[in-house]
Amino acid sequence: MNNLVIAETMEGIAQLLELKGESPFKVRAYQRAAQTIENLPVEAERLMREGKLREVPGIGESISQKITELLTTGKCDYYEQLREEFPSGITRLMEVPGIGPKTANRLAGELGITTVAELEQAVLDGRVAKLPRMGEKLAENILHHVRSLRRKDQRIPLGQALPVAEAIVAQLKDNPALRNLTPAGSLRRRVETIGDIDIIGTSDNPQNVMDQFVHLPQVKEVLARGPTKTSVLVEGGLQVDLRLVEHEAFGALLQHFTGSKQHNIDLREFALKRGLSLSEYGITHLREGWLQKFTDEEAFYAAIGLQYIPPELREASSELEAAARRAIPRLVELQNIRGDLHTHTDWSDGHSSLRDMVLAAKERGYEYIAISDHSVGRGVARGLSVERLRRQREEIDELNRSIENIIILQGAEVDIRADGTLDFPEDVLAELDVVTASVHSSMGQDEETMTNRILKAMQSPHVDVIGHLTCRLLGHRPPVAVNIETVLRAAAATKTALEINAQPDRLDLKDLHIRQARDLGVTLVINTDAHWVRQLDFMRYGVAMARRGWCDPQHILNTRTLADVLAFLRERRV
DNA sequence: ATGGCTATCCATGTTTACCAGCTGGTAAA
Repeated sequence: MNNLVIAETMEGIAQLLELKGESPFKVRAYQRAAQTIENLPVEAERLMREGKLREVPGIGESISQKITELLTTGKCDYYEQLREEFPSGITRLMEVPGIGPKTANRLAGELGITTVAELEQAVLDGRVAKLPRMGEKLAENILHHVRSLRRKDQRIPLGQALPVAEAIVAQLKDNPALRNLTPAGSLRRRVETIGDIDIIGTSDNPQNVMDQFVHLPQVKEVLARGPTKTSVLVEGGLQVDLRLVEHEAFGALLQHFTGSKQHNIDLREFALKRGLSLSEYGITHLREGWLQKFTDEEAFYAAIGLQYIPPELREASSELEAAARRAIPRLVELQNIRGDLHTHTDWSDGHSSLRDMVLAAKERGYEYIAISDHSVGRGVARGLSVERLRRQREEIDELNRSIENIIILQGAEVDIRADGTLDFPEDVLAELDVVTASVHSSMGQDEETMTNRILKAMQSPHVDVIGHLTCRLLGHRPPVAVNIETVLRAAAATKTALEINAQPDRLDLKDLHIRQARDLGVTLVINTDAHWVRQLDFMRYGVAMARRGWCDPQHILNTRTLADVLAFLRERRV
């Protein structure tokens, strides 16, 4: 059982305890445990075998027992019993923004509502607004959120799917019967959310590989089994398809199953005009009537007379035309990244120490890292007072003296308050090396108010970057209403950088907006917003989005040297 | 529930926004 499943169970327990009205500290203990496990650098299963579970901070006697039970029996009695105490589905109500445990309990108890559909009906009937201490405004709010949740993407975030696919590939790769093996489909194109995972490969003995595949420990159910295609469900309900073909056809097959569908349609049309018919088996030269096979994709595109198109660009958005002109950009790569300009520490709501974050950044080969803890108004995140901010500067100065080969910048993630003012005074912001300003509250504002709010923040000479512009959380919260183009134009004019937030549930800006920003000459910066040492590795997802937005290294601020980054920041502050 | 400690005990995250009803509860992440 992987850590994510354990974390979800702990989170489930926390929710039910909250509903039950248990001590908030007990609830927090389970929430903390859930977060810790999700961010553990090793499998909890291994820690259990080595008897080291209890050494993890936040995991004590009771929780370690429950984890052990989960790992050995696949179930947790305590959780099951808690679930029986409440109508099933009540925790789904709590997933609607604005509904917490108190409201969920009242809706269930006083109106008998246990599903989101029933909730919507009750709002429409006016039954919700009639409850004491509820009203029209709250009911309307609930309806709004219910409807946007229904529209929500049921797909899995890239950041969850990619590790699953990579783990499977890693486990199968040693099989001597295999020659190639790689994820294809939307995963290979690095689409922000994934439907199911397609892995394709070539083998001289497919039966043997399929046999190993269906017996992988994370496989929960075999849906279909054949020599060329096998489908399974893995932990977390994700479907994984494995296709195997003969080696000579790999290039065409990989191209075909990478998509996108529209890219392939366009490509086939393009090729037909040149007397070529494309298929997953290869390219048929229509005049001579022979099938050309390909062991790799580069040759496939070359045979059509096109420059190679990286998977991230295969979205039918002018890539064919660019490839024909040999004008595909040299896309930014992870190796181009020289630093991270948005990270948190345990000074605010991060979980790793400042020192550990710096050392981890150094391990990743970075030249610089900016520590950007929350500003004072972000109470839930233990935002820094001006006084604590200055004490943090002392620690940073000290670490800059004692740690070599990396420069630590002091930043802050300063709240853009509801009226567009900033949560630190300008003279305090002036002391910082880099300031990221973000919206964290009043996300329901109308488009004009929200746009003006952000424009106002950009007017400050000390705001260098706007963080996670739309505040979306994939599958949980829709983007705020904001006029993207207006913001992009203002960013270009004020030389404010826009963040590509690499947290897998944010990926904000999204690909289309990144490309728009790039075309308008906006400087972009890829940040992890890491709250744990390990989340520094989210950088790859941000890089993937930048690639999907057609960015080459020069569009991205943190591919530049420290001197150039500082020059950019100084220019902003004149 | 955890973890530190004068321990069969005690402390544990704080500020803002919103809304229903005019001061306080609820949620945020």
